[in-house]
Amino acid sequence: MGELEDKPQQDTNQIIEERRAKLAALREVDNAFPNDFRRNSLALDLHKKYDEQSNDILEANPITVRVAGRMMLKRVMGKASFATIQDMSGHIQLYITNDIAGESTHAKFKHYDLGDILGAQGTLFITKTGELSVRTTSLRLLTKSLRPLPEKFHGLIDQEQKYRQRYLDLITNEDTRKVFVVRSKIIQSIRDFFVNRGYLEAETPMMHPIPGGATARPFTTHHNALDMNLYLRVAPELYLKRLVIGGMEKVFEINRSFRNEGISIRHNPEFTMLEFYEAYQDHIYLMDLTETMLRDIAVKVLGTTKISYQGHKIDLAHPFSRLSITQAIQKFHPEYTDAQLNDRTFLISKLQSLNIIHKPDDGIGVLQLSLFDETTEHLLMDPIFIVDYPADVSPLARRNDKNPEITDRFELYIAGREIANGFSELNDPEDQNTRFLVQLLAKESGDAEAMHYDADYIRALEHGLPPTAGEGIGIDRLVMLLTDSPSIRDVILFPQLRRED
RNA sequence: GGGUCGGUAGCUCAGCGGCAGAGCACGGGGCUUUUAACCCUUUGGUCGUGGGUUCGAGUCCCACCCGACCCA
Repeated sequence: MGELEDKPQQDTNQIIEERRAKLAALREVDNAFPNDFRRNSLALDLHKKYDEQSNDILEANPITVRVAGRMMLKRVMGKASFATIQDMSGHIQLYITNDIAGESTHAKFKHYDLGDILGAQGTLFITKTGELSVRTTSLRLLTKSLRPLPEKFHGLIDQEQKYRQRYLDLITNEDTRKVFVVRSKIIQSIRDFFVNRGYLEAETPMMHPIPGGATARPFTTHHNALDMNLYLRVAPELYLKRLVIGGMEKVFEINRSFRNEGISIRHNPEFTMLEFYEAYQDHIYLMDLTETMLRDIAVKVLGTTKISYQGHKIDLAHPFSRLSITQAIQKFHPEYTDAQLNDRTFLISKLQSLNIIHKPDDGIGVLQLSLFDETTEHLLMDPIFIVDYPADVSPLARRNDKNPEITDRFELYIAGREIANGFSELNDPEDQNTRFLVQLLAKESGDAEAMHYDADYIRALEHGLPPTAGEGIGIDRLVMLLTDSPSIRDVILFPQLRRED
């Protein structure tokens, strides 16, 4: 044992040893990893087509199929066996006998292990218990699995292992497979929604020389050849608006952004966001479009607008309400009067009593927003647009024509969570310049999330951004909502975890 | 960052001061329409890590690591 100590430890146990021996024996007689088997059927398609057929018809007109998949269940009964294999569509049962497949094939099969990848050819029939099965004429081991599958009845339970070894979770848990199928369909239906409306899909840089587009801490990295520090993007916003300036008047992007902040049930350091921009539209149009889009997605993906999230029933078909920050607070906390919510002194003392940090120069709107975040946000179950965000916290949004202290901006809340954030874009380069300078001051006084000054973006704005509406939607949170998943980690295939060691 | 719960065989879990256990999976045997097949049988362990208490520690104490949830 001593001489092996400085080599990487081969992870072994008795089961793996036995399977390695089986693999070694396979290598002796043949190519142990063949790639010449071609299937012609998926399990689900066969079930759809033939489950209702009578066995007499199937036996009278034999249908030959070739199927492949991972063996999930195995039942050996002497001279005949059943095996359940799983492919990307579902399960199909194989029936293997000495009579039909042959003694040698059946004998080999008996040594195949759960988890092995098999390819089978045979004819369809229905067993006396009513299950569509393949009466196997030939059977091959396509890939030997050296490691045992998780327990066949419970599947993989351990949360940590589900996240670290997602492939095992996907192999053994139908629910997990469903979540990621739905996720794929949601993203596809979003793409269709925008493409059908004449939008172009764009891919803008994820490595930014100047991070921007959101108030958030970025990850930093370094380009060796350029000897340049770069930031992983916190949002694609500023690049997408450059594209609108360039004439892509309807543009969207679905991809990853990165924020260097804590990990929680609703935050992963990398997350998927949809952003879309349309010239000659405003935030009111965006709210209407968002309602339409969410209904459209729900119907296409789930077949209904009625969803249930962690016990809350939500019907996306109902019109989404639209309230200002203070109106929303008062809806759930009628004890607050208009006068109180517009009284700095009252708000500050209230926030202090709630242990909420505020800065001495926070404007009234920011104080109202802090109170909203603390007391009301988590209660917004039915879809609701919160409107009239203070300009102080909206450095990229257009000021409202009647009240320059607020912006033409909204956030959409569903099930107590922010799902979307949209606004009429600030296209006045001089105002944008001023807003960046304010962010700079905040950064200098220690706000790590404050934005950088982006001179290149100002130069782009000076060429003229048409009046534009733009919005971001958190795809992970939307998937959580539509799959009734309690944690963002349940809708991200490989969520960020600490090093295992 | 604080709190609660968890980490025991490949997997799912018991055991909570006195010989390290079960089911599944794996190996051997039986069984030609099974359904988590069944019956008989053999293996398989650094009890997360490191200290401590004790005649004796998965078990009690302390610290740390990893994860889940709640709070900030």
